Amino acid sequence: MRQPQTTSKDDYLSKNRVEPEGTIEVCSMTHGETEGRDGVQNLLNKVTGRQNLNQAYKKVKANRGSAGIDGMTVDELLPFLMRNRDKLIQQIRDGSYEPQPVKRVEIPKPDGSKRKLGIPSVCDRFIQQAILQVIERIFDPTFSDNSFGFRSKRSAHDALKRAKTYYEEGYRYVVDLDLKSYFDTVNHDKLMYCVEKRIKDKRVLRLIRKFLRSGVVNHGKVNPTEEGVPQGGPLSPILGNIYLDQLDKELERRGHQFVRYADDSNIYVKSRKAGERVMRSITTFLEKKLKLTVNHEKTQVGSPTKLKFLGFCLYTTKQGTGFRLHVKLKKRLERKLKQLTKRSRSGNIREIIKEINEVTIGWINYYGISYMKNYIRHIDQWLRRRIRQIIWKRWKKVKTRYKSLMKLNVPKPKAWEWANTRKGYWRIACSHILHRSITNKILEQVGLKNLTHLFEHVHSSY
DNA sequence: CTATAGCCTAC
RNA sequence: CUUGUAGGCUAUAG
Repeated sequence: MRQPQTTSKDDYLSKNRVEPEGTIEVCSMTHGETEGRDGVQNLLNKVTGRQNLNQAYKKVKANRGSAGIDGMTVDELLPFLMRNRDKLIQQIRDGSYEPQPVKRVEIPKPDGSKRKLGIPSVCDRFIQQAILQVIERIFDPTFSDNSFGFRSKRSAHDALKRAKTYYEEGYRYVVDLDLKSYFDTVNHDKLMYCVEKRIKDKRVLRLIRKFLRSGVVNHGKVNPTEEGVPQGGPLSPILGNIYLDQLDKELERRGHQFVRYADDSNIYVKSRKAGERVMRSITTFLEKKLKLTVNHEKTQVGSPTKLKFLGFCLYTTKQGTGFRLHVKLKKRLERKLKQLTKRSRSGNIREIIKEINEVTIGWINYYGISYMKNYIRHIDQWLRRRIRQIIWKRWKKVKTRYKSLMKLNVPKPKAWEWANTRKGYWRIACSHILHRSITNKILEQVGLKNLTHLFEHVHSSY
């Protein structure tokens, strides 16, 4: 409710404005380096430094996210900051700043359940981002080399490759730890204790804690948040990593081989028996020491060829170890392409193809790590049939069909015969004649990406 | 290197 | 009254 008290202040500070363009002046105060007691105590100066705030603003703006509880959009952030920048900074510095509660939004997950988001106001996202940029440089370098989620220059593919390496080294069993709604159950005090070990500036610590307990608005009702970090704030991912870094450090201390991606932790061991022992002791560690809720039904030890991690299972052939993806993910792609190629959809063919390419390129870029040449070829053919079907439907009238077929060098009598056919769209789409006239080559010329080529290109780099 | 747009993954 | 954050990839413009 209490907001960076707006109003009243006039707008003569155009030279002080937070503005992306224009020359970038270097932040004049405590400028890196001094990691003595001075540096750590003045962390807040770095947070509110000009350069840092500019960068934070750009990031929030670039994300183009929606408004929080106060209704302020990212486009309104710059005018707001121009008017209230000094006041805002002062409130942050003297500790009187109060974040607004987050907005509760529920989005569906692929498995049908809901994900509860907590969306901070645009202004709060801006401040959280500014804090993030500063504390990230402190925490990230000391995070485990086996932690991959939410970290720069580390991708899901890197995590998968690490898992594969363990498997190839003979760790043929995996302990898959499943935490029940991890982000919602993090204990504030225990989390802040981890943060305090590295951040000594009390004002920054209090600010982070205020964000943690800023409350959540559900149906106009404000509820307090005594535990959990809200999913939706810029700080949430790093806070999640800071807390589970304790797990990483414990696993390292015990000499385990593991990979963690956000709250998804896999420990690789050489026997089922070892796996069961590790599962018991780490479960105890998570519950007793970290006060997290372990999902006992889903936590299990098994073969990496059976348990999926980041969408994949491992599998072995004579050639070596590879990745295999779940059938459901293939079905998901097919559903998506199906709706993009519905006969009744709008847009011209080039637009449709552009949208298809966006999906297929993105999909193959991620899933191309797995070997699925035959599947890709199948999808390729199916997709081209779907597109031929749309084109045929759009020709619609006998005359257009005839003229179009003629233009594609179909002999006159044949063209006339097919233009008058009463077969269904799908039958026609599969037909020899359409395949001959609207060739793969023509579709490629219109811009349709050849998935087989795409796949071979992507896959060859693994 | 900066920016825009889209897709994918994870939460 | 409806979608947040982090990372990755691709395309485009400087």
